[in-house]
Amino acid sequence: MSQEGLSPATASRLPIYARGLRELAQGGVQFVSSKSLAETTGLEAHLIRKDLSRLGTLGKRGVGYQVTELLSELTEFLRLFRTWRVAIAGCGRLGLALASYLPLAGRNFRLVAAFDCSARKIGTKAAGIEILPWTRMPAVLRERAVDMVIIATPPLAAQSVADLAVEGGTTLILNYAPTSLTVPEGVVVRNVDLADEMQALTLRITGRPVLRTRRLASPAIPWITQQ
Amino acid sequence: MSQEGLSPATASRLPIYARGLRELAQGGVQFVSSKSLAETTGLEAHLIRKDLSRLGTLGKRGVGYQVTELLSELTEFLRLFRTWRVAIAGCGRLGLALASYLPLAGRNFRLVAAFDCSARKIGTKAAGIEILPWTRMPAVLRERAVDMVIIATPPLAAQSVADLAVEGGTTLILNYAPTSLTVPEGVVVRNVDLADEMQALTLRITGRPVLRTRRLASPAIPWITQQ
DNA sequence: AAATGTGAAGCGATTCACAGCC
DNA sequence: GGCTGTGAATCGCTTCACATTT
Repeated sequence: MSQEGLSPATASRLPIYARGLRELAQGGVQFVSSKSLAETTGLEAHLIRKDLSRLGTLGKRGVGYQVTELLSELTEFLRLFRTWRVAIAGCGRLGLALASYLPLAGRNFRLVAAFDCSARKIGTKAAGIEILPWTRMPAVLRERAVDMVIIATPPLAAQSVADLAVEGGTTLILNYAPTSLTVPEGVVVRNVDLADEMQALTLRITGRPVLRTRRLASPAIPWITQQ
Repeated sequence: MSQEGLSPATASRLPIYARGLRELAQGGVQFVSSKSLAETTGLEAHLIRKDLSRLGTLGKRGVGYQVTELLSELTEFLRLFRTWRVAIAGCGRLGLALASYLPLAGRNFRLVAAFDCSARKIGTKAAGIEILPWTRMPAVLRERAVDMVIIATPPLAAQSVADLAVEGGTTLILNYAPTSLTVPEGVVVRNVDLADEMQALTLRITGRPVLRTRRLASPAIPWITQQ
């Protein structure tokens, strides 16, 4: 099973397959076909076969995939056997929610540090971890060998926090603040904005129906194609 | 100005451009080139020009785009002038965090209902809205003309909640529970799993040769490697 | 008969290159 | 000279069709 040339699109679906398989395994299912995995994951059977075939020959023709075996292949590939050490910067409602979600995620993510700028929060705990002042970030990130920093601060603080994270040697940043970050080459940032998700959803229905009621003065607004 | 559909890929980037422009406008910038907008958003200048040109002729050759004008075009297109009525199902830490984030999102999303199954929570408030028992969902969703339901429950409850949402006439569901939902034709679901996001990030460094990081921010559509 | 694995076709999105305008 | 707007080329992903295996 090789990782060479695995496409981003395929890679991004593997966690979804893994989750589906975990559910099936818990339900005691032993074999699954691409068709029934398609039903539990909401993806296309064709696509699942193609994706899985790229990891190697994992199924039995005429039979399907053995659930636990396939799951362990995916686990292997996704590095789920390894523990990822995570820090959270910003312990507001969202930060705390993320902190408490980490151990439940079913993946090996472990919260090892938490930071906030508010004096009121310092010394209290987030999911069992003491909250430290953000000024200590660079040093603590190194001491605790943090792999990934999750930014859950207000937008204005996000860039400074990202700078501190980079200073602490972090190369993976998951940014929940609604702002674009600038980081040096080699640091990977992924932005997740709640409002963008909501916006994307609304665009799936806004298009056609509302369109014609718009005023004449402005040119016709193009609508979104439904996938 | 084209009459045909705007592609989903383009549509999903418009909110990002809008956010970038809002930042620029606040900073007092009057004109912006595709190149500098590329820097603030982390996307490619080529792509920005292509996307924007699909909405119409919005820029001036040799000059760039007028920030406020372009922003108002995007606002128009994204229907940001309209208020979206949102309900949250599941008022745990994540639900409450999302509730309090809504008004800050800078888009017109308004929380109009909140539900939970825990007797302890019923009657308390989430961002100023009284929390109701989930059994009342279908009726209340209709009464309050809810456009979108955000599911922030534990995974096991998510499907039942989705069923109630559909029963209440909802066609847009944003699902934060780490489970795949089954919904009837015509209902649009978007799954956002926090652990998947983290997983996606880790994949960007686990595969051996660290992939070249050309961009500063993540691509609009979330993918792992860049080729 | 049933279901995988895979080349090839089809399709959509991105990048390129340059024409057109300021 | 600078920058947008856009057809054409390219690239990558998905879908299809079917050969292959159990």
